[in-house]
Amino acid sequence: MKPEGFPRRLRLRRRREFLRVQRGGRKVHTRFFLVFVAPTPRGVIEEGIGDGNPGLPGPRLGVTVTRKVGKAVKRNRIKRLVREAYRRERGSLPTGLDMVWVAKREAVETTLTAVLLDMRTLAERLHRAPLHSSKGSR
RNA sequence: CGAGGAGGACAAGGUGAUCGCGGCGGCGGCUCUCGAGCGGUCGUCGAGGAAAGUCCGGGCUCCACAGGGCAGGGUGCUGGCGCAGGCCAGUCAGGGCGACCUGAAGGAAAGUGCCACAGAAAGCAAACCGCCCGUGCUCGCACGGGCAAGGGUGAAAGGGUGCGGUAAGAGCGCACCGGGCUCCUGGCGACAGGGACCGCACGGUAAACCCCACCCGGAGCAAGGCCGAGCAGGGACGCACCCGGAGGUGGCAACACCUUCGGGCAGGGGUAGCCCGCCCCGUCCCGGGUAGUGCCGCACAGAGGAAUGAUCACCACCCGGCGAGAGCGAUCGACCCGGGGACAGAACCCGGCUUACGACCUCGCUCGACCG
RNA sequence: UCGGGGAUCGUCUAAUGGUAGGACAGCAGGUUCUGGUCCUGCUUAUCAAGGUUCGAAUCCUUGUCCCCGAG
Repeated sequence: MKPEGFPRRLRLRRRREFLRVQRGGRKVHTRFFLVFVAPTPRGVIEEGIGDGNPGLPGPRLGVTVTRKVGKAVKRNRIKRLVREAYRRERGSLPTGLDMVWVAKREAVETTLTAVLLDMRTLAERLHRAPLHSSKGSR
């Protein structure tokens, strides 16, 4: 797999998955985003990326930008920036997690470097205080 | 030179590098529930003039429907075109010094309603302060009559201005302007121009009800159709054996067979060493329909938490500063420094409208300033 | 994406086309030793821009924002 790619298996793609992470996950605030983190369900990890080997090469990512942040162009831009930052920093993020990045209203003014900074801070915090899979949901 | 007007054409500014995304096709790979899933690589394609708002309309799909009328909704100067509330050309009205722009612009003489406050009076004529004449007297008031010019109220008070006229006045008469009606001319028409007649009768409001003319079924791709595990539901089958009771048939009988009732035994797995006990489990068919982000609808971008992005370099462009230099002058403006890149993201497709917005080109278009 | 509804003081809510009213809140004063209750007074609004009308919160057009339904 490409070292900086973002394949389909690493994306949250259903409303159910988003809701599970947002309801049961830990909340981490950054300057422009509210990030929910929850452990990835076991079955998904066992399936892996579909090459027969279990395990995922990084956390799974979902991005939510609501209408209150802006119109379509601005919202698309924020999502692209988050995905770009994720691609760059995927190697340093802990695996076995699902993340949902919810943009705050101020995120309209964000830049790639700011999102990269948020991503690195988040990675550091997750490594320092890891999430136990047993208390991921409530 | 500045400020405008009209028309046209364009729209991530171009090139390169690196890291990425989505669809389709080719060739390898991995996985398993064998039909897909996931990755790799190569090729190819991948947002707009408004993709936006959803204001009109058409296609498409489902529902309803014999025909006609009423109700309801929409449109509303004229001519032409159109499926369309649109477009083109014109008329009239309004705005602008102007080039030009804007306009839901039918009917108030079919009927109804409303016109607050103020004012005497708000639609049919009337008279508060007044003006004039007459009579009376207590001499500035009362009564009778004439008038509607002046004052006052109001958004609006029954044509306007001027002259004549009169007791005072009044289209009472006249001139001009406005209006009505009729005729002629031009025009397909809205309408325009001209003439005769009428002293003027008919306030406003229809984006109030309404009248007239024309048009209109309802919903929407989350429409609609197809395939469909699992679970729940319904139906059929479930072997084989033993004992006893009742009935029937055959037989001399023992007995055999059939129907029915009661009882027993009956397979596999799990849990304890074993037993008891407890728990779970069959096959086939049926239609409805969920998951499957399934297939069709569905496209020379595309249906999925929804792809066309990020960074860097150079060039071009624009703005500001500086002002070498050019020119008689208004003015133009090299190098250098700093900054900038509009509005905005397809979601069934198409036509029109509206709104947002950048820079460009053309004009024998307009206005202004300055110079010669 | 499609369809529907709405916008009035800080909040909730009225207003046949004719002065934008009420309640709560806020402020000031009074009553009270103080606070509360109570009484009196005051401040504050028609989403924006055009149009129709003598006159618009109301009618019409365009735009902005919010809410609801449909997976």
